[in-house]
Amino acid sequence: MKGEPKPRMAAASKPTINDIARLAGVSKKTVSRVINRSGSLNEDTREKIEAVIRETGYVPNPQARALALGRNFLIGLVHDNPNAQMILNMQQGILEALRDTDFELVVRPVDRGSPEMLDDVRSFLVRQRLYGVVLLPPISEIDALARLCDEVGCKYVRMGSSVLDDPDHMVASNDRDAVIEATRHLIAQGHRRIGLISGPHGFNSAQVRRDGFEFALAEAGIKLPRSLVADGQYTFESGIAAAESLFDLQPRPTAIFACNDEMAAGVLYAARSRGISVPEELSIIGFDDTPIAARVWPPLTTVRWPIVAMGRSAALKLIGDATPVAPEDQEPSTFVSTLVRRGSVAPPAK
Amino acid sequence: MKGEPKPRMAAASKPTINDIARLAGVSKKTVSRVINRSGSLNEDTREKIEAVIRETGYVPNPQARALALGRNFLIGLVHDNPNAQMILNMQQGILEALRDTDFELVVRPVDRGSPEMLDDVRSFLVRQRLYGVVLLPPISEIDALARLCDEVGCKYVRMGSSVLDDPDHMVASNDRDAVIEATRHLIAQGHRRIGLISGPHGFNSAQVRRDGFEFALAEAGIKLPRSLVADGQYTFESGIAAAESLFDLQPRPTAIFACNDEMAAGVLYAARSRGISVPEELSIIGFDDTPIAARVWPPLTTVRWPIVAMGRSAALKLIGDATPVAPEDQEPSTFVSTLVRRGSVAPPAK
DNA sequence: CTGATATGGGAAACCGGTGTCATTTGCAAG
DNA sequence: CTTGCAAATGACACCGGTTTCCCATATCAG
Repeated sequence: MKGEPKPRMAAASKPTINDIARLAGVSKKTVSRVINRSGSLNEDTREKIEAVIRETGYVPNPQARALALGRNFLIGLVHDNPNAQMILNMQQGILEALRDTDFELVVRPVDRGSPEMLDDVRSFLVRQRLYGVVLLPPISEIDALARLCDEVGCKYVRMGSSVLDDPDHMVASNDRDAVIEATRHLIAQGHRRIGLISGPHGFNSAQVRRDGFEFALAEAGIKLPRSLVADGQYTFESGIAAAESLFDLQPRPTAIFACNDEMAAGVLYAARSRGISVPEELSIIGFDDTPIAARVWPPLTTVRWPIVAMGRSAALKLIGDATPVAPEDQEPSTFVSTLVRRGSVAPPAK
Repeated sequence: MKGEPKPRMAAASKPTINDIARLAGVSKKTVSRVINRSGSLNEDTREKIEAVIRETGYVPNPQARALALGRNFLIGLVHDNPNAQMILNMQQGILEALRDTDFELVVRPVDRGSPEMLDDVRSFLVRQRLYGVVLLPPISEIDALARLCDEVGCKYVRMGSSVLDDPDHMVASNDRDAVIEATRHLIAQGHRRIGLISGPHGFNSAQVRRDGFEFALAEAGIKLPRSLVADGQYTFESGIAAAESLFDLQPRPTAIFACNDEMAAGVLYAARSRGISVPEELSIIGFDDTPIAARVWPPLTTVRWPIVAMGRSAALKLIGDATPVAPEDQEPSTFVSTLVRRGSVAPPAK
């Protein structure tokens, strides 16, 4: 009874392509052909093999494939440390695209500013022979990174606030238009003295958002004195500091557009500690629609950009060659952001 | 001129172990020994080979290694969707531990509740032949997942609020003690009518936190009428709803302990929309110390648990066998949480 | 009926490492 | 002067796929 040569094998280790070949009575190459739908083969043979695969629950070994193919099925996500929700939404979008493919997502936070950052990324790409990487803002704006990817032969997609160059390597939201819409909203409410809390210098997103703001003001014939523009760093604390400086102005702005929600939350925080009521005495608009925007009081009017969809699109761009998509599923490179109206905007007091 | 067999090879493709062996005049096995610090070998030989490796910039192919070894160098992070900051901090902690090792982190969000969840995770583990996985709460509490890992021979570590069983597979914070401390803090301020917003039923963390709360109350001889306990779901919205129900009580509680910050933020939001001032008329304590706790007004007193350190510890537990650690670096299984006092607690009004 | 052309499928090399085992050498012990 | 043993290294099979090339058979034109 217990004499069978290898009865427990099935339960223990995973079947290999050789097992399948033996069970189906063919060579492993033929099994390979079935798996990869390559070459021509008899319908009966295919069905036979597919049946065996099904009943054994065979799954090809990704490592062996990667070795034989010379590339693997790993998509990297390289990011600095913007807000957590953004990164997670991006991960979600990418993973949605990767679902039911052979790809997996590998994450790699890096430290912009660190002199080893480029080497760090290079070794990440080279060592793992990544199939492709998604570069998140703000490091996606670093051209040296894109060149690095080209250099090591790794596909890449950059996420951003505007199409920098090659749309093949770029997925962007049109922040400028969204900011214009947001600013027009403030103007339509009657605001004229509107403060801006900008993003850090050198960031494309910061520049684009500021441009949109200034455009909308100019369009309405409103002058923007330099004093109404405060520098921010996209952080909560910098939002507080910038708000303080704007609050010191005489007269105070009746509305503030902060280039992201973190800073907008800082404005709200600063306003509360000064006893300035929002939105009665001060209207605020943020950008990003992070969870915090809906959780503070009053909830912040803000701009939402479709992060998940953009992540999905980025991933599809990367693996598009590997798993051809129908023309109607062609991934767009530019996404539109929308204004989310909540409770932090009202007409100015007087 | 163009007759050379393979002159451009050097610039193009990466060197393999064979190239190194040839250049150093040894066999590839010897090179392998240098890379893995295994076996005994002559000091001169080692230096020679190391020199060659250095100047060629050779990096071993992880896929080939994975294939030969039968396991790869990927650590999986499996999580449901608790708050983003927690997941990201956990990723950070894990990656700190993985830095300078051969391991990479692969993320996999899953959908608890979905009937395919287990199969989903199984195929994730099996296909990629993961070296190990970190299970985040709340799905870390699902025993079937742990059994699954055992079954497919994948190492795992569960993160949690208390040591469930085997400390080898568990990294936990001692939530109970922290909650007791937080509750005592409220009591010390003079609060007697303290409401609790619990976590969802069936969650160990929810149970543990509730236990701590009840213990501290009992310890102080304070009765806890059933009406002062509101069910929450760890979400902002459920916090609002639970707060509303507590606010309807006559008399109203003078303080509320919410089992996480999301719900605490909901309490604050609900209080503001009712015109209840915090902390004058209502004290609030949350749990987790997520960014939102410091960004609302007033900033929330809350309990901080060392997520990053726990993530690091979890990863080290997994790869401990692979990269032996010094005894003094032994990773603890239990971490202590601390009360972070901010502005949402004050003595009761009267 | 012969030779040309497709088509299905197999043998063996290969991808880049690691494991096992054998071999060579140096040196201390018998 | 063996013998014995450990250190240093190499030869070779193997991990589980893919690719190249080649053969067998079937089909078809002449």
